Amino acid sequence: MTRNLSFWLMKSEPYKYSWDDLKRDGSTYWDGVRNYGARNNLKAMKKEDLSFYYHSNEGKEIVGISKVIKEFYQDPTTDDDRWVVVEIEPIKDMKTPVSLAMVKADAALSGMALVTQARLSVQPVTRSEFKRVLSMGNTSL
DNA sequence: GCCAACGTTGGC
DNA sequence: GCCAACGTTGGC
Repeated sequence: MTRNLSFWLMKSEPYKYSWDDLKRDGSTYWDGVRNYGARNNLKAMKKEDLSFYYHSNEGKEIVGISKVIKEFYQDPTTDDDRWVVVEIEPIKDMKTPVSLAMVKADAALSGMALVTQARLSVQPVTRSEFKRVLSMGNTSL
């Protein structure tokens, strides 16, 4: 974590596309975002940025860290040119997954979008939040 | 440009 | 399965 990276968090329901699915595939394009806020975050992502992988509905925990390998382009699953995807690849498992309950219980993370904007599926994460979650997950890069 | 109706997300 | 939160749509 030496360069000027930005940090993110992306949500997926594990029965639709899980962290294990991403590891199996090696990389994927992040399709299906149909919300302007989340779309704007996708557009702001730069190559090499890091993103937590969060399992919503089932698990409700941050399970891994992925890296942006290709910046945004038109979502190939729709003709509507408002929507975009980025490509990511898995970098590392969280040694200990960090649950939503742990995030909510931690004062240092009270401002995380995961708590304050629960429905946003692609969220910015600050550097301090990123480091804090890594620490809580006994994980280093 | 307001706002009511509607649809979706996602925690519980 | 329920429902609160909130984003989107469309009538006016």
